[in-house]
Amino acid sequence: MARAPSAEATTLSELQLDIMRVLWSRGACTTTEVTEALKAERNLAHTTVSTLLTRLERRGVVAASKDGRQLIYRACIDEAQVRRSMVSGLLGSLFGGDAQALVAHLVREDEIAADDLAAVRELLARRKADRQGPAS
Amino acid sequence: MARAPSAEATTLSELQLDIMRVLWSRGACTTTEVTEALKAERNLAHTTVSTLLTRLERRGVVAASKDGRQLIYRACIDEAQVRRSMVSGLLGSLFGGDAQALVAHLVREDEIAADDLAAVRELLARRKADRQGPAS
DNA sequence: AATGTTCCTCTACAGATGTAGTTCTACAAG
DNA sequence: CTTGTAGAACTACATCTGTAGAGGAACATT
Repeated sequence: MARAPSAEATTLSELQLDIMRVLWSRGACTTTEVTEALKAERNLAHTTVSTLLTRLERRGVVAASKDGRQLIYRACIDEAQVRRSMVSGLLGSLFGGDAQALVAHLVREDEIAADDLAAVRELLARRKADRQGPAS
Repeated sequence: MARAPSAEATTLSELQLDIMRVLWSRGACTTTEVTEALKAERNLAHTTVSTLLTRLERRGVVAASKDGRQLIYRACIDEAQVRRSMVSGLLGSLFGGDAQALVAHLVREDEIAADDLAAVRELLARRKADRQGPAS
């Protein structure tokens, strides 16, 4: 029965993320399905994927259930949660938790144009409005 | 003589960052100085710090030079470089390289207030102006 | 000179990760 | 019933990381 359900700091490696992305987009998969889905990017042995899934299960990141003698895996945490913990981890490590500094970094490093910040503001404002009152 | 000087993807763990921060703020240090500096946060054995520094040297992240029989370590990459690679790593992994999505995430997760984005824009604009023409 | 102190170097070990082979079992096909 | 096959479970191994003890060399102190 694995361990902690989720909540705590969940940091995933690139490969682990690739696997989670398959589960997130397909809902619940067998090892074979995950292996197939990753075939293009990563040509991993079936057993490799199996090992990875088992380890993720031990950590409580995914849950397994038996369907006959096959294991069906499903994600226990969603992408948003992973983003939350990983982004706030980076924020704490590299920017002392100062999100403004991170945004400033993005602009300074040309990851994003200063003008786009306005776009983001509008985007967020609109989405918020939608949620609060999808009036007219 | 270590390996690659820098440039490539440099991802550092929390502990490695703590060590680098000491080097960044003090310039060049002996193992003992680093150990001392970290005493408060992490009470590590002198040998532990030594091992870490040796490994960082092997990776080309820091360089060592002898002063008598003591080793003086100094950083080979600056904090900005580490931020660059680690932020862009996260950006690629979790947001498909879309920095706007990351900023949107920050706002949505209350890491930063939407209004602060304007502040960042101004900040950046001012800094840019300073650099281009510190006129009056 | 003898001894203690300091600091580098080597070795060690547990846990995580990437990667995969081997074994065993149960189901399907002949 | 025999045999192939698929998939789970276990084992294996290299590398990285966190952590540190043991050994050895050089310098200071008596």
